[in-house]
Amino acid sequence: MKRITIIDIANETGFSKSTVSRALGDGSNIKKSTKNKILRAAKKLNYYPNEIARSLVASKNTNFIGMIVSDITNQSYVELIKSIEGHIKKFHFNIILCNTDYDLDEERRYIELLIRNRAIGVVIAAPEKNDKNLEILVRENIPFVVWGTEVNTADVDLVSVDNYEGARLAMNYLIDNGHRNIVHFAGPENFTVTEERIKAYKDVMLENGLKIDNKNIIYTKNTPESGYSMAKNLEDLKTMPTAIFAFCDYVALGVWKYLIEKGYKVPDDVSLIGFDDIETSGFKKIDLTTIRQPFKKMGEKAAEILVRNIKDHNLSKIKEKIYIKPTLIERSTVRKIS
Amino acid sequence: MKRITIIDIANETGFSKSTVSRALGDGSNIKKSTKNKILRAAKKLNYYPNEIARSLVASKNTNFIGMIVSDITNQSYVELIKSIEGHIKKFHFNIILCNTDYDLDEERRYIELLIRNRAIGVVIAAPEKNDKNLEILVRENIPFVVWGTEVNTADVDLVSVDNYEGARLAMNYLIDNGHRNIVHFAGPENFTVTEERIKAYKDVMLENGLKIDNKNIIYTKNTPESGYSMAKNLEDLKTMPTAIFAFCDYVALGVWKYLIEKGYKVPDDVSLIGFDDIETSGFKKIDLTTIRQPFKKMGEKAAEILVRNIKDHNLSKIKEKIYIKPTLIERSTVRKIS
DNA sequence: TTGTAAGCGTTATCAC
DNA sequence: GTGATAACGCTTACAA
Repeated sequence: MKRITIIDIANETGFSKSTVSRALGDGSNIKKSTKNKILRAAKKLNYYPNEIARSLVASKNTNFIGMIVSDITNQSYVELIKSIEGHIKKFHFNIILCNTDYDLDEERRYIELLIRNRAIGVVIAAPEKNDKNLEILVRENIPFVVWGTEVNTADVDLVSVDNYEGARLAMNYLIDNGHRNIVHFAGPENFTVTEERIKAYKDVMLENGLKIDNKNIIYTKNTPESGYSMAKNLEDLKTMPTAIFAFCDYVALGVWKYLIEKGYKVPDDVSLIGFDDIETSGFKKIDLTTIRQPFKKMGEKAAEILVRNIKDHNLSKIKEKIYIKPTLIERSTVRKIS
Repeated sequence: MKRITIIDIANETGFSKSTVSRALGDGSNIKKSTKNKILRAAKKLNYYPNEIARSLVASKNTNFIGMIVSDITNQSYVELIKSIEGHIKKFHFNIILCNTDYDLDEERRYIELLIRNRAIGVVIAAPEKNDKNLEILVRENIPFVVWGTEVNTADVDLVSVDNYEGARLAMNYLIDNGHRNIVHFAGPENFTVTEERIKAYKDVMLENGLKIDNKNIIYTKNTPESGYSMAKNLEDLKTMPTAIFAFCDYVALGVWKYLIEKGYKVPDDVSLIGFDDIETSGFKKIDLTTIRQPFKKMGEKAAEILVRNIKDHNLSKIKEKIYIKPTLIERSTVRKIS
């Protein structure tokens, strides 16, 4: 499909394309009436400036900011993204979403993609300690900021919570509440943030004259599923801990599920403290009976139709309506009235 | 900063830029050895093709797909995005994230932005029933797919769960479990999905000889906060319902919080059923004691540094390290051992 | 198999 | 104030 260009506006108004460009741009050195005529014509023709072409001039970059996150289903990242999106919007920057699922190859591919598309900057949320991909950003001189955890591979701008202090807060709180037998469900290995929180765990233990048993440090992959499955290791311990310090709320969710299923009461049998305060942490426990929407399937379907429309160049004029069957998931929020 | 172009590779290898282009592209009509030489040079020079320039040739579009969502903190959308991202990746498409916060002006701005950046397609998740912005997409002939709810303003490709059927499932389940006094916390007005679920609520009520009181249909803004605050209306009812059918899990979360705070037991006093089955619904939700990370503040800070680096063109060579103070949020998962 | 040249939609630099 | 013209980095006929 042919789009309206400044040449169309030039033809329509009788001015040259340079004049049109000036009128549409900053508007310096141009007669007021000329500018108005051109703007009117642009509106009439439904003109949308081609930002791609604009970016090409003088080797400018685009207005895209790459937002690289390890796991977009982790609510922490979502809250971060939302905040960043709200802020950069003011500068007419936009976000290209790059979800890596903790896969370094995927991360590299995304970084290369961002470079190829001349992204103007990158935010990378929680890279691994020895992430070599950052060297690409440095070499190519792309402005970027790291969030969440320090790295070894480059000198970077970093925004993070004070992980060591936070973990100390958690541990001291447990100690202050009388706990002595404490297990730490740690984050993934190869992350500075994981190490910092482990260090705080160890330091606080030692400061209180408690012994450190490495079995009491259980690594996770930073998902509820991983927290849940790694919680099985609790059974191998000589005694059940009275308290657990989880790497983050997301992991805590999985650990919690395991404990409940095994009949432990929280906090009566085992105490639990998290990290992050994702929005839903504040809600009281709920094991919600609900109607399931198969989001994955629907996402695939939507993507499939879109891709086909793009490839077919809108050949199929009959619009599709796909209604996926919902299912009922029976949990514990509905009482049976006999 | 000057980037490597095909001309640099041409100079390096002695071939013309068209030959370089051919070698880098599909590779038709080119001597094997030539191609290899060029590819080696490209690698040596750290060449990244300029996709922006590529897109400009022959008025092609970019590989960007606009993903417009009403509320990125709603986990349903996140799961949808993730699924779509995983799928379109195979076609070398990427996502430009557009979060509208249910603001139609914002949505229009995003759609215009996508057109200006020559996005190749758009997925729009849950538009309003009378969303005029869709007409822009139709007029400009941008391939797009609607997710979640039917619209009046255009004939569209639609992927959605069967909302009426799903709501019927929920209502019939409540009825089958003996409930007669049922309140519906509905979605936002002006959405077909809201209407469809309300219709199911009414139909099932009537089919079972139950009266419909419009006070028993309480509209929300589709957030936990809104569910929580609208739940106050329960107090105005003559009797407390024995069951609540919530528009979705996200809303149910807020309603639940209200009930618990007011001393109602779920499901003993009031039953609750949601819609969606977002991933965390299956977990016993916690009232987790945790360490708070101020994500909003950190996002702003990260964005601020990045924007400054972009504007300053990397003038500030001293890297910043910002560590935000965490705070402890005391809830109910830690037992005090006396 | 390779090179030349035109063109994609802009902006920027000159003249006039 | 305005209009040619070059340039941005690439692809693609068309020639050679």
